[in-house]
Amino acid sequence: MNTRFAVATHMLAFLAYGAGQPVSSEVLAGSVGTHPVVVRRLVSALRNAGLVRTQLGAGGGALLARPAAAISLLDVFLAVQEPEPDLFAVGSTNPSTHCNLGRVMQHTLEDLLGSAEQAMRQALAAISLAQVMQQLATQLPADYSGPLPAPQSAAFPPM
Amino acid sequence: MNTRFAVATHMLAFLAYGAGQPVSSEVLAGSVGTHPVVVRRLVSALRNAGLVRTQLGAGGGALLARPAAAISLLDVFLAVQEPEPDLFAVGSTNPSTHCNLGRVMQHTLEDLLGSAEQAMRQALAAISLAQVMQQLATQLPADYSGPLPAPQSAAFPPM
DNA sequence: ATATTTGCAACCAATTCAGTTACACTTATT
DNA sequence: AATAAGTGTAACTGAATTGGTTGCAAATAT
Repeated sequence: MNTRFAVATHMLAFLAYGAGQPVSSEVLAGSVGTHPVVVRRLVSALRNAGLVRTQLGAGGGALLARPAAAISLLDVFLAVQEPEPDLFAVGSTNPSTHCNLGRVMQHTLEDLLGSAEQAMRQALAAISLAQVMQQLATQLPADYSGPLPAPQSAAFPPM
Repeated sequence: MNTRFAVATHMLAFLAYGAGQPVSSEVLAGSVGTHPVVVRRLVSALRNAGLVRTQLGAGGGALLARPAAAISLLDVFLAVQEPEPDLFAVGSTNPSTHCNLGRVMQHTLEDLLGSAEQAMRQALAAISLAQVMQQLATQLPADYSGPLPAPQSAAFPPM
């Protein structure tokens, strides 16, 4: 998979700290290390999926649309996965399926690989953004404003 | 993921019928619907992984290196996955990791996503090539040389 | 009003990937 | 020994994807 998933998760984790304060795409881009427009593209996808809200105009930005505990990594994965949510590109193998075997094989592989993909999805579904935050807390150096689930006012120390 | 995995699996399934008879890259390419060189590239990867053997010279080709029951889809996946066996590209997100958060976030995501990837691998590991063949048999139209696990002599009806 | 900020379209450069050509090397067949 | 049938591999090509960038219209707080 591409970087979108990781970047989007990073962004959401950042938002989870803001807790109510809109965060601008510029600040987000600063934390994630990319261009603000890239952030807005991602935010757009996350908004379509109902994971974040955005506020227009001055002082605007993005906020979580629901509590971090109610956002799973599968939600993020699906939100950010552009065209086809299919992990294994079986379909493009044999477009014309000129021989019988080709067509049937495609179908069979879809079935079989579907189960593998399903396993991965379930694993992703089992991880919430809140858990990511918690895990983050254990990894963060001590000088990061306390035990971690920091007061929701202060945005992340940017750099 | 790309088409390599699906194509490689298709090829292996084909070889499983040949049962001892070397199959040329041209025939394989005909069944899979691609160019012989593409097939040889894939065969090369599968050979490096110890899944197939090849015979040079006239009458040469590829054969399974072990019984179909001893080849899992995870084997195929790993064999064909070129540079990094990592499903989620976490590393390329924030190369310089200019802020503390970036670095730690990367590490955390690697941990968390690693578990999801692991789940998918286990699911793939649980499916053998023999099972693929069996599943194929149930899907194949009746006019396909009998109940299916066909006599190992006759190659697949090409088209 | 003005400054800030999202939303979005359009474009660019880099990368990846399948397909293709070309050719050296190996081996079965005659 | 000669020939035909194959693999192995490097190199090139064209299409598609992707992240970054510019530009600008619309919204909104101050």
